[in-house]
Amino acid sequence: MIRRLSQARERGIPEATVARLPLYLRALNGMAERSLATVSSEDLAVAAGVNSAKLRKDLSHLGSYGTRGVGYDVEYLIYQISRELGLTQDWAVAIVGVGNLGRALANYGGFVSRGFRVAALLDADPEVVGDHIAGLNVEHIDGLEAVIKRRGVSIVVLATPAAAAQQVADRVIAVGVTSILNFAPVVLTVPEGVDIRKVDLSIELQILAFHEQRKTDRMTGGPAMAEEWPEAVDL
Amino acid sequence: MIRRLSQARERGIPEATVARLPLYLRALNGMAERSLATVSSEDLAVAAGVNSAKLRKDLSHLGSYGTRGVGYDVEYLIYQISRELGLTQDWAVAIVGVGNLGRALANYGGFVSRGFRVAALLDADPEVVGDHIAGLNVEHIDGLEAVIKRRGVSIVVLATPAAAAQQVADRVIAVGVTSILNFAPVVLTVPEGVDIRKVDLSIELQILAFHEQRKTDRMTGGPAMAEEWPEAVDL
DNA sequence: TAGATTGTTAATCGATTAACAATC
DNA sequence: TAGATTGTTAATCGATTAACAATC
Repeated sequence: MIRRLSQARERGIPEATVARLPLYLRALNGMAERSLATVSSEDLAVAAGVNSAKLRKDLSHLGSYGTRGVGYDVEYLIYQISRELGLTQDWAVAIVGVGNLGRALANYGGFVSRGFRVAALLDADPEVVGDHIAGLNVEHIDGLEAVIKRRGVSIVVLATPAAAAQQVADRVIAVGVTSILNFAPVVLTVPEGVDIRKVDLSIELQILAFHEQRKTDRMTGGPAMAEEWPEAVDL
Repeated sequence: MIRRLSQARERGIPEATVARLPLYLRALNGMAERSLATVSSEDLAVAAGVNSAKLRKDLSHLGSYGTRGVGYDVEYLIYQISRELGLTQDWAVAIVGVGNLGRALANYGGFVSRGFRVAALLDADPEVVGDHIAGLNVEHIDGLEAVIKRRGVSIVVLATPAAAAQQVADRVIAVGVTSILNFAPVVLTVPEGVDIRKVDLSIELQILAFHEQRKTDRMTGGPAMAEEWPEAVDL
């Protein structure tokens, strides 16, 4: 039994599964608030917006935490998923770039709620340095390395202009940061072993536009032939 | 030839490919700015951060737009990808919820740059209604349906509190909106045919934390055994 | 023609899903 | 025991990748 658990741990959890664990966690927290003691894979799957076979498969990568015929203990599963995600410890986060987006992130409640603590806000603009946002003092980017080391920052959020992002990334990586959440619309070049996650608002919109266009096409019977490129060019 | 192009079009483009087209587009725009006339799949792949076989496979779903031995014409490929994504037309976007995040989105330059136009900002808070943000007047949420119809809004961005998101979604769907970009940390329930994309800051952080923990574990030789759940429970 | 590079094939890999034996 | 529900199997599906024939 221990053997199987350890194997699952060692083999690693599929990326697709990792990306869904936070969804399950959120759904479970909602259930805990409503004082539900146990939940079936079917109910939890509906709450998280996935199919129940996938949910059970995902959870099976963590271990056998359910009871056949009964379901999953809500609190226990919350604990196991939290632990797997590393949320039972406290992560110090620095937000670099305190423009509109940086401010929004600093004030975002969901950050603090689950193991994350905004430990620093940094900006290059003297106009912004010294502002108080979400109970924090905005510091000058010159102190970036010192702040990261002194406060044990392990995750950096980049909310800088595109032009500054790579340079800031290089600096934080140089002092040992290996986890970056990038909001700047650039492809960052980083050494192996550094994890980058990217949130790109304009890309999300473009993907929506693609599907929206498809729907419109379908209603009007496809794109007009005049819009097609001349055949010779396609050849 | 036309046959093959049409088939590719009709069969649909894989979701994974659609999600990468905006990356290629951004890389190509950078090259156009630097006045590059043609680009090889290898160079474009590097700029977009993918492998070149994947890039060629992705582009092959759109048609045969390259020249063997030469590469791709930058401007021509920009045009083809833009058209495929539906960016050659203008999309009116409404942002609902003008808190920190809504403001950040309204001011986000990348929105406007590529075929998207913020056509309305709406909020429920009388304190916020009437504010001028990014050249727009914040309107009261009561006028939501009228604004959407009158201005031809086809994409709605939800930046409301979690508690309000479903209700706003229901209202915009009722007046025909089928594309929603959701920043609120809730799973929305929507009818078939409505496309939801979700951006969740806290989930991105949790995924980073998972990997960060793994790295730390590796350095310390795995999680301490004391942290494991008692064996009987695992059984 | 020789060199370069695409577009496609086919192998591989990973994710999803339905179905059901195990078992509470 | 009968009913419920997990955890796992195996089939299927879709995405990735290396390799290379086609062809500029």
